[in-house]
Amino acid sequence: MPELPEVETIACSLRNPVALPFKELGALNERPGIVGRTIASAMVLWERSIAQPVPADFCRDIIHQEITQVLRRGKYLVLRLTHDWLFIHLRMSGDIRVEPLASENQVHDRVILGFADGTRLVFNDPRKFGRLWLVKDPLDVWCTLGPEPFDEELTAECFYGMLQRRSRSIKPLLLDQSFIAGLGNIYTDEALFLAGIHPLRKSNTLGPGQAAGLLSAIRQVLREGIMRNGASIDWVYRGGDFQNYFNVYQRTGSQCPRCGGLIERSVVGQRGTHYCPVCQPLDPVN
DNA sequence: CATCAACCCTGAGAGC
DNA sequence: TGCTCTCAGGGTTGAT
Repeated sequence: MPELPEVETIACSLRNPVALPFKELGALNERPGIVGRTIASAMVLWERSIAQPVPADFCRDIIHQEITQVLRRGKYLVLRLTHDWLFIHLRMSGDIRVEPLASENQVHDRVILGFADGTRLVFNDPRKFGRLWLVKDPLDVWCTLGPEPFDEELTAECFYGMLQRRSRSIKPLLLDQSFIAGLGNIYTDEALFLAGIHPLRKSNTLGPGQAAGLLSAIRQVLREGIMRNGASIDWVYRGGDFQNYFNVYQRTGSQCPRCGGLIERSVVGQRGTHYCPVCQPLDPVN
C-alpha cells in the first residue's frame, strides 16, 4: 500500500530520467518520464475512480494539457498540467503504468490517459479505493494536509509543540494526514519501534527528547524506504524491497531485533499494529 | 476534540 | 479440489 516512500518512488520514475536520484533503477526503467507529454485522450473505465469533476468533464478538460511537472505531497502523486492540477491518490492498491498507446488493457485498469507521442499512462487499481482529482487550485486538495515530514521548518521543537497540543494515542495521530502527511501503517509502526514508543502512548505525555527522537525515527524509516524504492508488501506494488528490512511490521511472533523478545500484534485505531512490548513500554520506568 | 464504527473493494489465506 | 468465510488497508463520514 503506497505510503510516502512508494509514492515518491513512483513520482521519481515519472519525472524525466535526469531527476532520478538513485543509480539502481531496476523496474523504474519501465516507467519513463512523462514530463513534457501532452494528453490527447482520456478514458474512464471505472467512474468512481474520478473524484472530481464528473468523469465526462474530467475527460473533456484534461485533453490537450501538457504535463509540466511531477510532484508528491503526502501520499498524493501530483501532476502539474498546463492549466490544471491532476492529483492521484493510490490508496491501497493503486499503481501507475506508462506504456505504448496500443498496449492491451489489463484487468483492473481504471483510467487511461493517452499521450500525443504514442504512449499512455494507466491508472490500475484492483480494490477501487484510489481516486483522481482534476482541479484548478492545488490548495483544494492539499490544504487539509499536515506538514511534510522532511520539511525543514518542521523542527524538533515544532514537532514537540504539535504533540503537546493533542491528547491522542500516538499511532492514530501519526496516521492522521492532517497532523503529518505521508505516514501509513507500515512506516508508523516502524518509526514507533525505532523511537521506542508504545503505539497507545498519549501524544502530550511525550517529552521534548522523545519528540525529537520520534521525528528523527520517522525521517529515518522514510529515508530508508525511499532508498529501497519502497516496500512491496501488497501483491500490487512492485519494485521496492523495503519489506525485507522491517523490524516489526507483519513480524508478529518473530524476535525483536533489539531485545530478542517477541513482536506482538494488536489493533489500535482500527489498524493492525506491530510492536515490541519490551522496547516500547507504555509506562516507561525511568 | 477524541474515539469508534461503517463504508468502499478485492483477493489472499484459512477452514471445511 | 473447490467452496465459503474472514480480513487487511487509507481515508471519509457520521455518531457518540
